[in-house]
Amino acid sequence: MNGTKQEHDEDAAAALRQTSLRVTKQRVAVLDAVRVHPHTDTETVIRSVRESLPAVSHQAVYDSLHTLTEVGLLRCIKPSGSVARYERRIGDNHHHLVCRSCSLIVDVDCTIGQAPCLTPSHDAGFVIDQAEVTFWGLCPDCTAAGAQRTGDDQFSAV
Amino acid sequence: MNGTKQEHDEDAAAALRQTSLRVTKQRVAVLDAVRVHPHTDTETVIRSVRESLPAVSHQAVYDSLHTLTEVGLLRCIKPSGSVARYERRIGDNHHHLVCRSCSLIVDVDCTIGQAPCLTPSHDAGFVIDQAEVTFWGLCPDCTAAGAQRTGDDQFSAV
DNA sequence: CACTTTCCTTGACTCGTTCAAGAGAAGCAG
DNA sequence: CTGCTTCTCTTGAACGAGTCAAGGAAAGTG
Repeated sequence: MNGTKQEHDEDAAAALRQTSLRVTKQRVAVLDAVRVHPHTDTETVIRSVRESLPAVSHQAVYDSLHTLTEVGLLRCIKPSGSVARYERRIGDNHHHLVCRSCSLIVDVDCTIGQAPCLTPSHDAGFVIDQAEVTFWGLCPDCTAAGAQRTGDDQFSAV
Repeated sequence: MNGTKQEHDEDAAAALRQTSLRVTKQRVAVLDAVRVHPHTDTETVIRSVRESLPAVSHQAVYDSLHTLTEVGLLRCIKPSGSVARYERRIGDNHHHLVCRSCSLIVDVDCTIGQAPCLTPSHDAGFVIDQAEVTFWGLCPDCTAAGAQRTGDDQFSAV
């Protein structure tokens, strides 16, 4: 998780080659942006990428995020009331804590072993491939600030 | 869960009165629409409501869904890649099976007792009020049709 | 019935995201 | 290194779910 930017860029390039995607500076920068800002939204990725590549179009970032998600280099999460967010920590079935007030997202590992609640009581004939667990609440800062489901969360699930 | 439409309307009216919301025909119709079509989206609610009240504005439906969700008569769920959907089954901490192909949503009860994975391994200081579990997969129909994450799902979490 | 307060209608608008066409670069063969 | 093919990026317009705001209508109250 630590190393020079160049090392990370080489890792990113290698990961791209493994998926037979072309290695472009835009994609490397997107991977880097998500590494630096975990659970970041597209807007922030765009700003972050433009620090090193001022001319990237927003579309390139959208495309990259899509493609990288498709090949499994990124994971996309979209909690209710929040825009799409991306992370590079994939394949370990971890879950998320989401703050109802400020939308802060924090990783949590599974409560019970590797794949916790992956067995619903009945599967209704579904072929299930993933169980996604989201914990809703208030982050420490918002708790301290006395937040009460403020902002864009009045619409989230009970 | 069964009874005449009028009986349901009276139940809806009573529920509204208990929350000190005004009983309007729009709200009653919205509650009825969600009862008849569980896990329905706003679009469908609007169409459904207009069968009995042709002149309702989309805004009235949006407002009603908001308000009813806020007071706890409805629950709003927004799986990734899907628009907002509503249900009347609330307060029992059940979860959802979502089809990656056709977005069909089916209720599932908790695997383990009442509130299953409600304890993350560490809570990062969050005050957690809810654990939401979503099972992703393919519904029987889409499995039979050989669906492979088609449509608007190529963007969903891994 | 009259009055107050809440709710609905109308219509414009925002924002995240997507579409489409053409220019540009990555990778490969020679 | 060079040219070719194919994939990717830029540009700019468009879409759709959802929201905002102002005024008129209806629910509840006495």
